[in-house]
Amino acid sequence: MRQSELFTKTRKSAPKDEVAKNAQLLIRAGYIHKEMAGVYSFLPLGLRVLEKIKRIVREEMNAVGGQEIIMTALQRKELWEMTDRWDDEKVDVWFKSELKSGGEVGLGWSHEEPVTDMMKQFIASYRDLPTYVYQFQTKLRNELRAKSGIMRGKEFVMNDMYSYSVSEKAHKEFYEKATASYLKVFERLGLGDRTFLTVASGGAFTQFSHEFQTLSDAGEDTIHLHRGKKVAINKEVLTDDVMKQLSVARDELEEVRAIEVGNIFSFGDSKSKQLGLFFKDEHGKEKPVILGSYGIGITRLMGTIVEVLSDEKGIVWPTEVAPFDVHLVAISGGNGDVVKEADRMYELLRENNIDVLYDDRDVRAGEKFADSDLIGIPIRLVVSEKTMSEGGLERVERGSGTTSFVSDSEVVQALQK
RNA sequence: CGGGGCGUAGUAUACCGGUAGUACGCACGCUUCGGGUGCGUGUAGACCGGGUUCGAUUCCCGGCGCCCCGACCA
Repeated sequence: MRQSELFTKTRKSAPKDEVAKNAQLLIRAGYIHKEMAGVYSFLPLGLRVLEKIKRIVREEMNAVGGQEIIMTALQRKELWEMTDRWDDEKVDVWFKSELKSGGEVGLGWSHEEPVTDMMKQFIASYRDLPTYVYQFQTKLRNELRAKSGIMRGKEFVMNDMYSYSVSEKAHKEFYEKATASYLKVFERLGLGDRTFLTVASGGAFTQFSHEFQTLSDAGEDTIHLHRGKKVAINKEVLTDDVMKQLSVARDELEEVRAIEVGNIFSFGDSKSKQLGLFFKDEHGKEKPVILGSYGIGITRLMGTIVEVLSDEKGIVWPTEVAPFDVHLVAISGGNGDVVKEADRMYELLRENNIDVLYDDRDVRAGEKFADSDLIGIPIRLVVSEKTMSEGGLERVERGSGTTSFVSDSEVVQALQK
């Protein structure tokens, strides 16, 4: 799209009420707008990034057999009473409201209960299993203290998947597959080398759950890490027994801060029993379905990428999540030939299905470059009198700063999907 | 929920118990044109309520909002 038509604008200074790097940069570059503490709107650039992240997650969820749905944000009180999680004493992040017709509803902070209840309509036999469903949902959580920009809000987008399996053994197998697919997601998001499967508290259901922790000082969690063995343990479960089980010694572990970007959890049969989700096995015997849940914080990931990969000039998006493939920048100084050439390049890129943000604005070069660095699209193509006289384009990689001269056909070839 | 801090143009900030200043932005003109060009003109502001005072944006109280530390985060 033409940048002159993009309604958002960049800013030189960050708002004074944002301290977190992710929020400062995302607001300055025009990706998000703060609505209130812990609540952000996503603007055209931000929405593009969110959709890119969702696309990656969707592809990987589909690859392990997930089927996409969207549950409702409004939830029935009764379901949560059945699992004893309606009480504010038990779950302190509830937003609740009243129906005009009488009665209370909850605004979904999680969806295990409604999804599992819904599945009673569709799962009755071992032939109906396994079933894996997932969704991208806006979760509403009445956090007492929102913080860290888009990393911990009252309203955020999450991908959650639920697995329904016939036995613990079948569940374990899928759990492993889901783990692998999650690691692939983080790999594709450019966070692979700093994201670790981490052993964490299993709560009331199992001994452990697993988290995916991305190393960053901006994180809220402390984990103990053995880089060589790729073993990570959340501080909250670091005991001699746990270290023994994972065959690591305390003095081999490094204490680091990390952002929890995902988690996976086994519920066993407890929730199915509470909500009444049973199936008949091949002998006609009734058994509870084994449930697992898997979550990835989509908006939190966007913040994490900014925290981890940005530099002093601005954001540096990994290729797969960048809002555009290329940032075409025309440095015309009023020269009509340059504008014409840049326009031609814009059309050429679009014809070849390349997502391009075209800075056609009538502003000076310095401002364009500064904005381009801030916005952080992986490749910048510059058209100017200088490049025209040399018969090509200047290509700059945002991450490395590597500059080269290329022809239009080389550009198209390299970027074509 | 405990503790601390802060609310001044669209943004970032300054000063002040006596008619609120600067920069950026925005509008117009000139200038300039590969790293936020220079100049001029203009535009626009004290969170809300109460109190003290001759007079409150400034001091006090309350509310609301925002930020930070901690707690919490199946």
